[in-house]
Amino acid sequence: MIRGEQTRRNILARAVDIASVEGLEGLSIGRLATDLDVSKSGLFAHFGSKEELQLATIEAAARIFYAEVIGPALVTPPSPDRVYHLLDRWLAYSRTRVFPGGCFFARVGAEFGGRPGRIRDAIAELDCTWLGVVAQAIAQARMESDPDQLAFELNAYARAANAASLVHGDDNAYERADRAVRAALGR
Amino acid sequence: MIRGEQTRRNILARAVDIASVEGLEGLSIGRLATDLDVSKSGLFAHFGSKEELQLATIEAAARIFYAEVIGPALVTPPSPDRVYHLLDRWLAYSRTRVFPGGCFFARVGAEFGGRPGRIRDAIAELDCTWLGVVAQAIAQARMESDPDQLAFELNAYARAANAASLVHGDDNAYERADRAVRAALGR
DNA sequence: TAACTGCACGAACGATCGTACTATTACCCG
DNA sequence: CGGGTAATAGTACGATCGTTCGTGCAGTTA
Repeated sequence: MIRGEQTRRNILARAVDIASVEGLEGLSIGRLATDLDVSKSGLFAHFGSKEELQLATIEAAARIFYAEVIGPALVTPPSPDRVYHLLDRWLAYSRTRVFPGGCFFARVGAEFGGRPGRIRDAIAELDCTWLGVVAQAIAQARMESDPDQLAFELNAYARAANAASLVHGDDNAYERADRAVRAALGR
Repeated sequence: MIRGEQTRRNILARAVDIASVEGLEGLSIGRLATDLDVSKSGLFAHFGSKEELQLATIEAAARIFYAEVIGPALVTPPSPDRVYHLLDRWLAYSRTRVFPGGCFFARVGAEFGGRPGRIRDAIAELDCTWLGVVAQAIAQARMESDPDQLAFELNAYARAANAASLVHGDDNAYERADRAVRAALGR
C-alpha cells in the first residue's frame, strides 16, 4: 500500500515536468520508465491506460498549481491587493518555471483544445476554477462592475507573457504583463 | 515541375489543417499520405525529412494567415481604424476556424515553445512579425506612447479568446476579447 | 509454516513511426 | 515518336508506441 503510493507519486512528479515540455501525448510510457529507472510494465500497471496516466498527471499538476499560486495568494484578505497577488503569483509561477515547460495548463490546453474528451474536460474545469478564483477576488474587492471581464483580461496578460517568454526565450513579456495588470487594476 | 508543385500544395493544404489540431508532431507522414491517397514514400520525397515538412507547413500556414488577417486589414489606411481592423480580422480568423484547430500558431507555439530549434525560431519570427505589424499600426495612428505595450495587450486578448473558445467549446470569449480591444482602443 | 496480496519485472504482441532504397509511371522536349 | 528526367509507388528497415501476459519477490495474515 505505502510502497505503491510512493512510486506513483514519483512517477507523477516526473510526468508533470515531461508533459509541460513534450505535452501529454509526447509523454510516452517508455520514456518515463527509462527516466525513472523502472520497468515500463510496472509503471503502466499503476494507471491501466495511457489516458488514465494523462488524467492523473493533470491532477498532480493542478495540486502543484494550487500550492504555488492560489494558496499563497489567498492568504491576502479580500481586497484589490489579493487580486494583484493572484496575478503576481501566476507570473512568478510561469517565470520561475515551476514546470520546466512554463505553464502546464497552457501547454496541454493547446494540445487538447481542439479534441473533445475527458482530458479536455479536465483542463476546461481547471481553467474555470482559476478564472473563478480571480473573478471572485475582483467581485469581493468591488473594483469592477463586470468581474468576469476583468478576470478574462488579467488572465490574458498572464498567458500571453508565458507564451511569449517560451517562444522568444526572454523575460521581457513578464514586465509587459505586470505593467498591464497594474494598469488594469488602477495602480 | 508543374505537376510536382501542385501536389506539394495539396499536401501542405492538408498538413496545416491536421497540424492545427494534432500539432506538428502529431502530423505523421503516414496519416497524411493516407488522407491524401498518395504513397508515403512519394509524399516523403517532396520534403526529405519530417522537419522540412514541418517547416514547410509553418510557411504555408503563414501565407494563409497573411491572406486572411494582415492583408485585408492593411487596406484600411493608417489610423485607429486599422488597428481595430487588424484585431477584428484576427478574431474572425480564429472564430471562423480558418484552421480547424483554431489559431495555427498558438497550437504549434505551445508545442515547440520549450524546445529550441529551427521550428521554434520560425514560429518566433512570425510572432514578431505579427506583433510588429500591430505595433506599427498603433504608432502610425499615434494613439499610444508605447505601441509595443498596447500591441502586447491586444494580442493577449486575441490569444486568450482563441484558447478559451477551443477549451470550453463556446464563442463567449470572442465577445469578451472584442470588448477588451474596444476598451483598450478607447472606443 | 502456509496461503495470500501488492508490486514490479521481462518478454512479447501488433501497430505505427520516420527513413532509405529500388522500381515504375508520366510528362516534356527534340 | 522516342528518350530522358521528374514524380510517384513499392517495399523494407529498425525503433518506438501502448498494451498484455506470466512470473517472482516482499510482506502481511492465518
